[in-house]
Formats: sequence, structure tokens, C-alpha cells
Amino acid sequence: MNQQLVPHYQRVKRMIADRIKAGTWNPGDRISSEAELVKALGVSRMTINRALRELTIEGTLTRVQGVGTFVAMAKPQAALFEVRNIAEEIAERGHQHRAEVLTLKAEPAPDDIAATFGLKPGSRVFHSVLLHRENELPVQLEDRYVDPRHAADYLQQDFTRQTPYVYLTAIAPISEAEHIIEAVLPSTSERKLLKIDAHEPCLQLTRRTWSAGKPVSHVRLIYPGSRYRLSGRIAPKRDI
Amino acid sequence: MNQQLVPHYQRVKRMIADRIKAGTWNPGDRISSEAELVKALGVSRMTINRALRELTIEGTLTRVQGVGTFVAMAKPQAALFEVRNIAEEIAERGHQHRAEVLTLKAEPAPDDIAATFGLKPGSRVFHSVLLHRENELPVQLEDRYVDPRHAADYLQQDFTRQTPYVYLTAIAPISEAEHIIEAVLPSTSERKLLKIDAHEPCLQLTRRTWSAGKPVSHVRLIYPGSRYRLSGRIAPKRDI
DNA sequence: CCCGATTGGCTGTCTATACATGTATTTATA
DNA sequence: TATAAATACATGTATAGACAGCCAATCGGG
Repeated sequence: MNQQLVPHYQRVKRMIADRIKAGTWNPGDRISSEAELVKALGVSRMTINRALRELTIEGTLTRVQGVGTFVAMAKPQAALFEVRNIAEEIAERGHQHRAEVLTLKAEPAPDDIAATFGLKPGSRVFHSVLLHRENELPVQLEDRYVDPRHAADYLQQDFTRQTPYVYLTAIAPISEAEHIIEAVLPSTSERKLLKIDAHEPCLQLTRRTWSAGKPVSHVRLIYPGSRYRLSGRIAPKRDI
Repeated sequence: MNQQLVPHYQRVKRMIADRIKAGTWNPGDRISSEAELVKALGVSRMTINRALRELTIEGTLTRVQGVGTFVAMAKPQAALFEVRNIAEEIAERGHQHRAEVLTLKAEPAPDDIAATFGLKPGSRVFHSVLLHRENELPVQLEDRYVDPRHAADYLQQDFTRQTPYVYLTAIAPISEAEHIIEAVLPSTSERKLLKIDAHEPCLQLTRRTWSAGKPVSHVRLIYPGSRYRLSGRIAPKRDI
């Protein structure tokens, strides 16, 4: 009875999410009732119900018994308790992502990087600098060092097509990550790239990742304070 | 047919979680199949399925089609943005903590606070402002709003002896927390209190906490960028 | 002894139906 | 007119039954 590779409830979820992204339904709006969706989409109410319930848990919708289902109010921030791909995050917001490769080469490792990777000071490591844009507005400067032993062909990648995150997690799944968050004033050159004013504070997230217990990557991400926040929720352990 | 106060699927979830906590089922173990649980608990398979599916999404279980349902391995999360008591943190570093109470009174709630607590705009809420020092150096400015319905005698506390965190967690254990981290420039008065220079970026951590599903506290913590960072380690999460 | 096909058990999904429960509106009543 | 009851409609939960899809173990034949 299930024709495609995707289950019905998934397709319903995507269809609802698409309508929200397209602006057919805006935050605060009431969407069609379950009964209406049943008629419109030709699936059973339990299937509709599952789709709406999951979208509610995911924060896209809010439901009020006896009243209706509504598009949740704006959820501006990017979740960053988890290690995630900025291109995906931006795509989820329905925006356009574009990355610009500013640097991509092998060079002698700074001392702290060499220490992280367990290399002799001055050993050559891979270094990339990318500027990520959301709808053409700079939102993240990514300054990354990678241990060549775990990503031999790092320099041959086209990071405008696939972010370093995607490439690295494909060849070396993350087993562990360490984060440090600081408020900083960016350097003059960084400020120019991000197109921000002097004295505008930025969030700097430094992340070191391990794969199979071995350090793989050391990345410094700078977000313009005026355009970005990090957020997350620690859920209860018991019920939903 | 149902109608205890809790739905069946919730009770099934709790029962499974309890067995895991009790050690009846350990990480990696296979738990009873859906069919077995149907017989044992006398509810339908769809109900069992919903319980197991939600526990899987929450990370408690792992399911493999054709094989079975297993207790998930590790318990990641936490560390970063763990909700902690600053007095304890400072004590752990072997330093001296001192808090100064700058404000402690009831006042009309700002709109966003009223919304968080589900109160009418302008309702009176408790408001406290504390300056925390580590070895006499200001390290955190704590600006907190509390729902009076959950902490009636908040104003009678001596917060130089016991931090609001300790008091609140004692009377209303945290069930959920939401964090937002921003880089900001503090106001002039905040700058004076923290004894920092103009243009020094600060980390601002906004935390909302819930107890038993109800919002209890909304606190804004400001850390001088030059003296503080947030850090932590996490393990990766599966998707969805 | 190895290898392929069969089979039984498990999860994944879908449906039709039923009743419970919450909310707002409308109607009836004091 | 104010208030209470009825009602319409929404979501929330529960059920039995069906079939699909995946996997491991078993069973036969070479």
C-alpha cells in the first residue's frame, strides 16, 4: 500500500514544512485540521496525526486540543549543542547557503595545533578558511586545521560544493567533540570579511573533534554577534 | 477504556525506563519484543510501538528492523551548558566566592517575562540582581526573574549565603532548561559593576528553566569576555 | 563442508473505527 | 440580561488487523 520509498507520514511532514517555508502558512496561522488533511491528502487520520505530532515535538507546530494546529512562532537560533553542518542549518531555514574558499593549503602547524594533533612543532598540516553566507549575508568565518594523516586528499576537495564538515564526517565519523565558547572582538581582516562594525562583539566557537579516539580537526568559528546566537535545550530525562 | 491520569503509552515508556534504571535491562541488552510487551502489559501493539518509538527518538533505545529493540549504549550530552551553581564552580577551583545582592524585590513583569511565565502583562514577579565575585574579581552578573507562584518566599532569602540557584533547585527541581548564548556589549552600568573597559565583548547566557513542565525562572548571566569562557565536551548525537 | 533458498520472528507502516477530552459558540433558561 | 446547558469541532488516545521489509537461523542440495 506504500508506493514510494518514503512513508506517507514523512511525505505529509515534508508537505506541511514546505507550505510553511513557502509562506502559505505563516507563524501563528492555523493550519488545516486533521480531518481536512485526511480529505485533501487521502491518507488516514492516524497518519496525519503522527505527522503533526512529530512536527510539534520538533518545534515546527504547536497544537491546542479543541482549537487547532498552529505554525510555531519564529525559532531564530541555530542549535549548537550538537555538531552540525551550517549548510544544512541554513537550508532548514529555507535560506540559501554559499561558501567562499579563502584559503586551502598545507602549512606549518602553529604550536597549539601541533600539540592537539600530536605532531612535532612545525609539521605541515592542512589549513582552510571559509566564509559562509546565508542569503549572501556573511554569517560564519570558518578557520580549520586538519590532521593530514586522517584526510590525505583534503586539499583536493571543492568546498564550495560540500562543506569540510560533510567531507570530514564522511571519511572520519566524529566520536567526540570539545567546545569552547568565547566572546571576542575579531581582527580587522576578519571584521572586513564578516562586514561588521568596529567594536561589534562576536561569538567564537572553538571545536576540536576526534574520530576513533584520534584528533582530526581543530576549527575556530566566528559568528557576528548581531546576526547569530547559539541555543539549545537540555530536555528532561523522563517523558517528552 | 483508558483513563487513569496518564495515557497508556506514557506508562509503558515509564515502565521501560524504570527497568533500565533498575538494571533489569542494561545498555546493549535486547528488551522484550513488541509482541511480548503486548501480552505482558495488555495494551495494543500500536501503543507499545509508540512508546518504543518515542524512547528511540529520545535516545534511550535503539531499534533494528528484523532484529529487535536494544537499550542504547552511552549517555551523551550534558557537559556543555550544564546547569550549575557558580559558587560551586568557584569553590572547585579553590577560589573564594562572594555574592552581592543589588536588587531583590517584586515588580511588574516585562512583556517577555510575563509571556514566559504565562502571566498577564504587568503582573508582579520577583526580580533579583546579583554580582558574583571570584577572589573579589567580578565574574558574573546575574539578572533573574522568578515566577512567584513557584517560589512564594523568594524575597525572604539571604542570597549572600545561598545562591538563588541552590534555593530554587531545592524547592523546584529543574526538569528542563533552554539556553541562548550571545556575544554582547554590556550597558554602561553593567560595565561599571563588572569593572571592564568599554568595547569589551561579554558572553551573555540566557537560561529559562522549567520544573514539572512549568516555567520557573528566567535568568540572564553576563560574563566578562576577558575573564570567562564556556566550555565542554560532548559526544555526537544521532540524527532526527 | 560450503552455499543458497526458505522460513519465522521482528520492526515499520497504514487503515478504519471508536471514544475521551478540551474549547468556543450557540441556544436555552433563570 | 446574565448564566448555564447543549453542541459542534478540534485534538488526544487506543484498538485490531493487515501487509511490507529486513535479518538471522535453519535446512537442503551440491
